[in-house]
Amino acid sequence: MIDTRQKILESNFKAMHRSGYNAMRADKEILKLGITKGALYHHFPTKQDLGYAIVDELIYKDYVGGWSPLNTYRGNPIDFIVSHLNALQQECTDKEIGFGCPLNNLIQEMSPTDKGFRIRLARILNEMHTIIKNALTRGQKNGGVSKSIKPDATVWFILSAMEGGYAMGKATQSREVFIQATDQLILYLESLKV
Amino acid sequence: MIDTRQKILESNFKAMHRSGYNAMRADKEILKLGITKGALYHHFPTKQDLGYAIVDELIYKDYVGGWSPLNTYRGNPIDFIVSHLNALQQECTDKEIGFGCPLNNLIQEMSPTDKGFRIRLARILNEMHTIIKNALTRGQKNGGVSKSIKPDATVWFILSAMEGGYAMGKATQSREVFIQATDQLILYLESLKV
Amino acid sequence: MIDTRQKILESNFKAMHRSGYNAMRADKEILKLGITKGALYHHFPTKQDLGYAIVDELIYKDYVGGWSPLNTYRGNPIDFIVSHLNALQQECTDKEIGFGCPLNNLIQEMSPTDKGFRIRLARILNEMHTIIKNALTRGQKNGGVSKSIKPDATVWFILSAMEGGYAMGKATQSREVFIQATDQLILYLESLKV
Amino acid sequence: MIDTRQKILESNFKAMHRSGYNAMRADKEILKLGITKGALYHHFPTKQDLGYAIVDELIYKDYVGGWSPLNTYRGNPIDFIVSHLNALQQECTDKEIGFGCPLNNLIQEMSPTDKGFRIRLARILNEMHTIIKNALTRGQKNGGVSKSIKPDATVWFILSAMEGGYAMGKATQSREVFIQATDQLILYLESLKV
DNA sequence: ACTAACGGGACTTCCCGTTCCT
DNA sequence: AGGAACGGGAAGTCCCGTTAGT
Repeated sequence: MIDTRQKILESNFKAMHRSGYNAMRADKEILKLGITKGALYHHFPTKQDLGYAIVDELIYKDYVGGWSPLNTYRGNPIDFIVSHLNALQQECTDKEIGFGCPLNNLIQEMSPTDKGFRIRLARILNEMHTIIKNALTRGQKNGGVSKSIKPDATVWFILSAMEGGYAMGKATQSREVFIQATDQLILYLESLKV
Repeated sequence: MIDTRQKILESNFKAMHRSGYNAMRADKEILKLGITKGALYHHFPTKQDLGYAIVDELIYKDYVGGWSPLNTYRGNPIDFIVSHLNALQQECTDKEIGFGCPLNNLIQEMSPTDKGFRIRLARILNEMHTIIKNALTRGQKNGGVSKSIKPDATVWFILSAMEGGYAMGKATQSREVFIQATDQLILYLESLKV
Repeated sequence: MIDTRQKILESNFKAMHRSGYNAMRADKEILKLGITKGALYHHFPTKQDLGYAIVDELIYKDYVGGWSPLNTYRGNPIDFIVSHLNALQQECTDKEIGFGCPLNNLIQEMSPTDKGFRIRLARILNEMHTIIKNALTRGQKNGGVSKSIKPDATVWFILSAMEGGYAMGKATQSREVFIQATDQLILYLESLKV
Repeated sequence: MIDTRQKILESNFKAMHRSGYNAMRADKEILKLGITKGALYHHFPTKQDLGYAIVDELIYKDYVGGWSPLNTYRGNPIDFIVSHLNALQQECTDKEIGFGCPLNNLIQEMSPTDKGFRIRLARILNEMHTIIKNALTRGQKNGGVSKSIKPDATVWFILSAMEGGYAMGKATQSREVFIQATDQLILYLESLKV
């Protein structure tokens, strides 16, 4: 069968998104696809290997990949960030907000107890942080972004508000709350433009 | 022995904070204190009962209790919020930031899969939201807070940034990141004052 | 409280009838009556003591007591037996047949594994057997009962058919089946009259 | 190892016969055969699954299988029934009578509390009932069986007396009682012949 | 590459009984 | 006589991973 490995990754990513790494039952997920344990353990010797692969291959791509165009973006970086936030608002259905942000979910669940996850997840955040920080710094040089802000801290604040917005939406099971929080973040961002 | 119940609650709250509800082993926690499974079962017939009690009795008190003085605060509410944030920054040691915020942790882990947790956690957030929103609205009337903001959305943004700050600190295992993010939040809050 | 002991006995007899001795939860039964474990263990130090008391005091009385008038019955013993069977048919509602005969239930469940139960239950059966056997023997002497039957074996057959009737009714959850089986037993009994 | 599943079924059938379904300890039974809990769980995820399989595969076969030759029996059905009873009398040792009839045991224990068992056990009884009833009806047509009996009710009486005979033997721990009761049943059956 | 049977440990539940106190 | 807390063990479930075989 072509791409059994990919199917295993994707079905378990969904399960992990829904109920977390610990509650994810790798063998039961793939059973639904007609794949059995043998194949699973052939590709991923341990559950941890599978978890790490999901982070490295799927989550990394979604998150870092989503921000990397900013590296070559020519306009005002604030505009890019705002349009990215708008896209996230659009994507997010009422049902999905209840599952939260895959990255944030994993951070909360696995960071304190599993070093491998912690390193991988921190790396994703740090790469996102670097991309945005560099863009803001360039923006300050080019005159689109207020020179009074500290890019480093500001980016952590932006990422905090984003991830926090997902958390509030998840807790209240309400897309509306997520929208309100990100709308305010957008207002804040616009205020950083020159 | 006096207050076995309280000891059970507190020791398991710590364990839950460290490694989450699912990974928490109630009987092992109390065994360290010389309490047996029999006593545990007497006070909390199921693990869920224990989990709910921790939320209702300990977490509720910490969070809602921490904000409720704002209801009778006479000064500018922004000042109260800022000083509350400062207190959180002070409290938080390098080690503890790695465990994250107990409330946020539970939201991420349990909200999607357990209705009882979801309702209880959402209730805590909603009560915090109401307290702060009312204070901001009063502030707008009294002239301490800018009339151009929408209190409802602004409070969700504030809570998002706070919880998100904990999440970033947890992910990077860095108190510094948490401090930077909350510092920016404080700057934002100051900008709302008239 | 007057007669706490009796209340404990009766509520647990019902529970035992419904779901058997092993599945009976003495403390939960009495909790429904507002009695707590302290009282239960004061009257019955072990579950076994309670079980034995139920057999000795309640079941013994119901069964042996139901047949003992036959000892002084002056008419044809077959008539007594038939009218007793008719009474059992009348008593038995559709719902109750599903729970079976308390005596038979206990025999099936406890006889092989608990000597104390076995002895007590066998004693009840043997006393019933003796009463009926003596009556039939008297009937043979007095000319009301066919002299060709062996009273000993015949009584075991009668008791078998009775208890078996309950078992079939219980298995099929059908009062109708119980009625049919006992009707045939009555026909058989009538054929023993002279 | 070949036929682990069958070994699990059979060893637990014996245990269930001895001490009932609730008291049966599946993992301990198989441990004696060198089979582990893992294998047990593989074949029977829950104890109920194991119990149902024992009924469906072993008990059904023993009971319905034992009567099904009657469907094609050419002689007087009464003769078949009597010889079947004789066979049961022969088989039954003094020790085994104390454990009772597996079918009856399960009916008493599980019928009121477990629907799955009830349906399965009732089905076995109903199939036995149908086989014998059809045979008696044929016998009435062919002239070997008295036309005055009602086959339906008569068969429930026969089954009652049989199962009741086991119950009496079990209660008194006496093969002799079982023999006496079934002897009388045989006499009754002979009286139905024309 | 993939299957089915199997290994073994750990966790929650749950129950019977004890102890101390009034 | 009765109430509340507590002791401790065992059962069933369930899961992650291994192994022999194709």
